[in-house]
Amino acid sequence: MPRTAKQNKEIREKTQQLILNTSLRLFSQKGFHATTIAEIAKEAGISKGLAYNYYKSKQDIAAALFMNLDDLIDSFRFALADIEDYYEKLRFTILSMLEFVDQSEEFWRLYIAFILQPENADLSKGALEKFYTEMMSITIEIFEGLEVKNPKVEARLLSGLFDGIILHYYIDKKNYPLKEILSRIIDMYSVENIEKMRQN
Amino acid sequence: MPRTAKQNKEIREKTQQLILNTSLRLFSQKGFHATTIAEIAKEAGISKGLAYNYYKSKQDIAAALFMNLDDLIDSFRFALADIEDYYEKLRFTILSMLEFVDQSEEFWRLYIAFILQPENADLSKGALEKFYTEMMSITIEIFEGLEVKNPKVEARLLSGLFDGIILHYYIDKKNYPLKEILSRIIDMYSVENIEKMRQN
Amino acid sequence: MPRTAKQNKEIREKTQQLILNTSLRLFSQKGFHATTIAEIAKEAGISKGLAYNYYKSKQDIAAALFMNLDDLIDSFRFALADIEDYYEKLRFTILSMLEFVDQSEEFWRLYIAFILQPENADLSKGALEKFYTEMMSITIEIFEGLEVKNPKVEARLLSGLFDGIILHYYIDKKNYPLKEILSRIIDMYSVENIEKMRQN
Amino acid sequence: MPRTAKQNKEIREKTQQLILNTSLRLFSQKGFHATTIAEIAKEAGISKGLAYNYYKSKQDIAAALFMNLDDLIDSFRFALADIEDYYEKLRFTILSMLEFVDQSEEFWRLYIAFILQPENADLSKGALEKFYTEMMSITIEIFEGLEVKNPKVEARLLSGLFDGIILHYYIDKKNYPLKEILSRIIDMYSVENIEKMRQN
DNA sequence: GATGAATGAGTTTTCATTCAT
DNA sequence: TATGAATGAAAACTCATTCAT
Repeated sequence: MPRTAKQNKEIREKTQQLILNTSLRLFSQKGFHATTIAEIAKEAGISKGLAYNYYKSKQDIAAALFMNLDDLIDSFRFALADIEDYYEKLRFTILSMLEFVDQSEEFWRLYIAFILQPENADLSKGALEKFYTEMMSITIEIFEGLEVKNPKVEARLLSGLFDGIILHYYIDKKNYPLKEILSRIIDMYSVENIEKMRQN
Repeated sequence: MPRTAKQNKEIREKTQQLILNTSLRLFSQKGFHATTIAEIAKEAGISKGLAYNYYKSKQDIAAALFMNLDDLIDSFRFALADIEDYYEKLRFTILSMLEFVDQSEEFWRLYIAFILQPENADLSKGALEKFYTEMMSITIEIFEGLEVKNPKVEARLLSGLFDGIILHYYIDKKNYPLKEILSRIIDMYSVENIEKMRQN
Repeated sequence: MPRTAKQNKEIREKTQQLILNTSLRLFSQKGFHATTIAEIAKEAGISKGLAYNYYKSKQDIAAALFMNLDDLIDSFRFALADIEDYYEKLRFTILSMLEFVDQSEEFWRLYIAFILQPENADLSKGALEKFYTEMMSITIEIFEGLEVKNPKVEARLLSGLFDGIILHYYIDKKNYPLKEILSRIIDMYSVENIEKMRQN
Repeated sequence: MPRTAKQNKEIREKTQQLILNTSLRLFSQKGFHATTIAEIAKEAGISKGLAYNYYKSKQDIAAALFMNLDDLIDSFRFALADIEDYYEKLRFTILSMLEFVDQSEEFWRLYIAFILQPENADLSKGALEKFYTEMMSITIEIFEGLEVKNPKVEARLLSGLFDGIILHYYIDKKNYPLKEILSRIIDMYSVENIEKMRQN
């Protein structure tokens, strides 16, 4: 008697997730090209063949990793919509970024490594570029809502600052004064300082 | 007529530089593993064999690319030593970074891509880590000279901010408001603001 | 309620036939090696596992396809035995070939493709060679009955002509003047022309 | 000192030919898909890698095998142009075919096997179809020159007959009465018989 | 110093076949 | 009987590196 469709679906989803998780970890540690399917399979405890049963190529795995960035954006937008005050929106954005970093180091490493090398664009099928643009436009909207003088500049600055901090944190985690840095950032976006951004 | 020793040396140096430049460009565009020796040779207009005449492996080329980071640090330190005022030192540091970015996009891209992936450490033989540490300690010294409350935090913040800005600039060069961002940064490190960093 | 033995038998036969038909089509379109079990199963609307339930290997399917060639020969022989006149026997043979061609394009394509490549012999387990030999000896007998000068030569000529015509017909069906060609062939084996084959 | 360009060219051409010859033999014996690059390399006495140095894929080798069919047609056309009498042209055509068969068994086997399976068309990039069409139009022209009643039918008949004979000859070389068959064919295209083709 | 043909180890990918359900 | 997830062996293909010239 064959497995039921539901059983199969569960198996498939579990194995798929296993492959994605393992791949993400290895890709982010060693890079896409330096990671072999054999390694992924071995680490995931499956056969090479099975990996191809789920993803038709190594590229495909990479693409799948970036596939749910859209969902991430959507749910973030959704959560923001619930907040009325723009100061709160900004605060929520900063905290979300922090949370993301904390939980998604591997993903973030891979994201930066990919986005830095133009020829990877076709590997991710433009998903990263789209994510970047979306995040930027959300941040710009917030600064517009805060009526600062130059929303685009402020948005670029905040997100640049953010990625830079994360980058350095990951480079030298052990010695990084993350806590102090974060309170410093939060201070940079205090009501008082935002007031300044409104003036010339 | 055989070449003189001097001629040979010149040829060697020229070819070596050609290989390094070409490799840097390709590595930064496609990544180390995605770049083949065949491509480097073709782009450089030389034979594969010749590349091996100069560098004993592909790794070796990568290592060579990071080799003169030491010189960079030295000359930077040297230049800083000539400046007495710490405000000026900071200003000079920021401007140097700007200049570096402008002239060394490829290098910087490669630097970040490498430093992000721990397993690349043996490719660069620790040169990147050393560079990072040195740069950090120079910056800390400056903030110490400025007698700010928390030199380490300020140093991390500045360099993080800096790399973040560059990162985003490279990601989206066409639309990036670099000029505005830079004056914003310079303002962040105005005398007045540094004064604030002194107080808690 | 379990199925009765009879129901099971019917299912088995139907499924078996489905697999054979699908395989024949795909093998003849793409070749044996280029056709995968997965494709056959998909096209037949069954699972891969089920295919193995009926045939123990891909080879086995190919062998099964050629299995009933023996029956074909037998029934052809049987039909011929009913005809007394050798002119009629020849006529019947030609018409049978025509009919076969019309109905069995896929089979014929596969037959030729297989018989052309010696190393396929073990795939068909010699069935094709046997079929060829049998058909030839039947044709020789007819020409012997017609008392032509050189029955073997005439038999080879007729069957060669026949396969050649079919081959070209299949290569370029749209433009092939099949009707005219056939009447030309039938004319080649007119009583008058057979008379000539009797003379030196 | 590097090899001269001429030396390299010679080496390349020699190796290329070696690969093509070996591939042709194996493809024709076992079929395209059943032949592995490893086998080709081993038979040719070279490494797998070298084969890829010359042809970028297995498909590419197949395509190369059919590449010079155009030349074959051209030179055949050229030779025919030198002959004035249409009876002679026909005679020359028949003899050329015979010669071709004698010298190009492997090629012919491959040709038929490929042309029989529609999905191979992209492997040969249409070269076979073109060859077939060209040969047919040449033959039609000759029968037109001979002013027979139905040149297209006669051309199809001759070429079909021809390929059929070859096919059967290759199927059963040992026992095939090739000589007798050939004189029978030449007789079929005697002046007297061609005269008949002119009448209705 | 310079070349590019040649190698072979390693990587991606395919697919017949098995097997738990 | 029927399914399709899983395997593993073998195939296609890549590329750093060597070496004869």
